[in-house]
Amino acid sequence: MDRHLLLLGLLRHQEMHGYKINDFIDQQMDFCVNLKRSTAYYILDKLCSDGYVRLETEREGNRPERHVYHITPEGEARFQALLRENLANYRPPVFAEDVGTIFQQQLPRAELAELLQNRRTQIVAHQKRLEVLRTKLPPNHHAVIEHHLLHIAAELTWVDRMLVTVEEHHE
Amino acid sequence: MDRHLLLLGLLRHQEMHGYKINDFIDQQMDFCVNLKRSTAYYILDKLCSDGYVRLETEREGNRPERHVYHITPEGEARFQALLRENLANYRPPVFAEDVGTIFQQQLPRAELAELLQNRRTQIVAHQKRLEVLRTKLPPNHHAVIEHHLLHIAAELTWVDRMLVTVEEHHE
DNA sequence: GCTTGTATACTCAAATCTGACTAATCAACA
DNA sequence: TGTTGATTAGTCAGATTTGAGTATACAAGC
Repeated sequence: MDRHLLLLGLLRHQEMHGYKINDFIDQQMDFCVNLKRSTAYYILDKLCSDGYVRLETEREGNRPERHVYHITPEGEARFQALLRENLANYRPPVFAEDVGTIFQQQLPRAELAELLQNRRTQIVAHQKRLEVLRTKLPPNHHAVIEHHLLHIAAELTWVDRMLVTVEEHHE
Repeated sequence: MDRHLLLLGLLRHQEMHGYKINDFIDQQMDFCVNLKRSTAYYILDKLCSDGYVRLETEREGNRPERHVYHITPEGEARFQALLRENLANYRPPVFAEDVGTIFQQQLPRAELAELLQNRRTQIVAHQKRLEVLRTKLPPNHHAVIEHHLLHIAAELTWVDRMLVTVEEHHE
């Protein structure tokens, strides 16, 4: 449902055609949502058939027809409801690395340390990337970036703890 | 793929029938993976058709037939590969609340504060739940619980910062 | 005026995921 | 012995998601 909220929120600000919506998401939101282009079209379709979005076709020059999505009054109400629901509720995220962690003792300590070091490098790289992003994205994204940076710090703390444990026993 | 890893990891430890696998996941893993019963059956099917798992039917008393899933040598190799891939790579999680955060300025400050307070309560409740779980789950789950507790702490820090910001401007 | 590349704008089949449903056995109690 | 409820063990239609593919237009260089 958060992706419905996202699309409604964007269309609420300005009507758009699918391609532009997707471009915007790829450029500004990619770091915090997971929405493939084809999925976006699917959801836009759904929002239409649910009456939250209205479709108009327009043509610019000789280019092929474009479907322009406009939000409807029902869509506005839906946006309001979804926004409140989103902000008021906590849904714990799923961490991909948890599954591997459960089985980590299956590996020799030296190899485990190496794998974790590799992951650590990726985390730091991602941290850097977000710090750069922070200077480039508009201010209404700053809270979200701070959110991610806080979680990345937590992730680093955790990996480092695991590394200490692994290397400790290695001696 | 992490759910493939999970199922292979469980079957590697002991062959099982689908119902038991699902029970185990519901009781021990529910807090860290997202795997519906019907999805588990689907994935088990897939693992079979990929040759990673072998199916045997057995019958206990007059009960209906049970499909018992055994891991194959190929499955064992697959497990080893997936485990290494899982541990060596960082994939940033998606946080549902990010979308709402982008649109938060659409709401009156007082209401926003109320919604965030509500979420805060849920976070604390979840924290308590995990602290209880920690005393109940076997030690190989402790690292995962610590992982979640660290992220929950980050989440609390973040909500509290947002609350401060909101209430500050409210005066 | 031809070719190469990029931007525009999706469509669709196949893979995956889910909630709702089915159906048999057994234990316990009335 | 009839009924109620828990346990076992899934199935399946429908919803969702994805990667790969399609098709046109315009710009720029040669």
